[in-house]
Amino acid sequence: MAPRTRAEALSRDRIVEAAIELLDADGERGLTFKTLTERLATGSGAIYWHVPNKNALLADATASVIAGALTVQDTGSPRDEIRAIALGLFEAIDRHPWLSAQLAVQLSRSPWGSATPRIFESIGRRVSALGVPEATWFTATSALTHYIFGAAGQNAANARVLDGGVDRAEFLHAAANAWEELDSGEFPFMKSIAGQVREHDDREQFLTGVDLILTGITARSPG
Amino acid sequence: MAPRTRAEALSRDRIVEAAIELLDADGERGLTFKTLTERLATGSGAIYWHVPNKNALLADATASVIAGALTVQDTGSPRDEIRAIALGLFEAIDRHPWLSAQLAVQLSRSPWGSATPRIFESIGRRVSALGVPEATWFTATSALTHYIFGAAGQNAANARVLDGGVDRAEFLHAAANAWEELDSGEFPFMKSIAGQVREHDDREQFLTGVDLILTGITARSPG
DNA sequence: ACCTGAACACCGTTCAAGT
DNA sequence: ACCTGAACACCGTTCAAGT
Repeated sequence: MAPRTRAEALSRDRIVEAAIELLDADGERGLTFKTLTERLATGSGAIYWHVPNKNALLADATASVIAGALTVQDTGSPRDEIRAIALGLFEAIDRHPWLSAQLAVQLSRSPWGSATPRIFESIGRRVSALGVPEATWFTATSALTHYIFGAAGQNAANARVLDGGVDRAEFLHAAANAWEELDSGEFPFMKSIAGQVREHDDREQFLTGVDLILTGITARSPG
Repeated sequence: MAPRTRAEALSRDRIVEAAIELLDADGERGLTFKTLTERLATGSGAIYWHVPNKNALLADATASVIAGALTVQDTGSPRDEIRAIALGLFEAIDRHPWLSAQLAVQLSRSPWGSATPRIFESIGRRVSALGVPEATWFTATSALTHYIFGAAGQNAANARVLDGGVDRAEFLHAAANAWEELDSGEFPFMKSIAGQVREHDDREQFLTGVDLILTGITARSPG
């Protein structure tokens, strides 16, 4: 995390880029005006000349990463494209775990701010191409979008634990064992699925969920 | 927001209760040690005697509200009970909009902390009673859980805008109009669903989504 | 127009001192 | 055992002054 020389002039883009690097390295607490000015070799006032405040910077960082994840090849199969977008977002959140909390916070601040409509648009366009009734488009797109963020967030949270040098198989075993030892009166379900957790593949499991929702969407009027 | 007289002794429960009231009134920025000590007519050190830090306090507040929302009557129909739990969580987030961001933040801090397993257990138990293959339980429960939080969060975010004295019908009209005026090259889908948004009922729309996922879950092996 | 960096208000946490 | 409140370290934001 060595501070860079200030070769080029400061710009909104360079600031956002530096912010993303700091967020990736240390999560949300890694991004402060102190760490940011050190990395950019400048003063806090210089940042404020290009960016109105920290929330706007976080919003920009989020939008920048999401935009990168939403670009998908046209394959002619809306179902495949939805799976590709879902996997792209899943991997973006995997690489930038701070994204999932940020998306939630930003949603609560401005419901239809920059990130949400783009994601809705990208997925919704393919949903509408599935050939299901128009009345179901909004609900279907919501279900897919929320599942993607929720599942990806859960996965990113798990992945963080593994960052601490913990071995993956070891972690899953430990989690499964812990679940199996839960009180059977209070947590019978958690106990029963402990075995499944032990050796599942995150991406495969995630895509199975996407398929489950796609099945629900097309169950009554196949496209 | 008048400070209370300190009639009874301080306790973790009273502190959590006060925290929830402050969060409900002004969101996350409404809860600081200053507002909390004022309301409880005490000093910051007194709080720290009962609670280790602010994060733990937020976790307790979240767990307390979630626990209240998860109690559901046994009806004998797992499908109905899942709908009831979903609606209960939806309404809890509606009443306490800070919940959705909190759940995301806490998930990223400790993946299987107090709130998540209880919700998983409560929904998962009913999913397993649907009569679908055991291999699908975990994915199905994930899909439901994530949809519930995502949709409820979106709704709570919308509701906040309405708190500013804005009329609901007016807001939906404004949103729909804004979407209809989006660039048709960039946002054709958002434009196409603008009409649906204008007069939908939030709860009904939400439950339709739950049904969609339940359909996906049971599509291949009906229970 | 763009940048510096000291100053300000605010916040979570600690701790020596009290009862 | 439980509480007080001053002190500390840190953080986002502002702004007069510089180039």
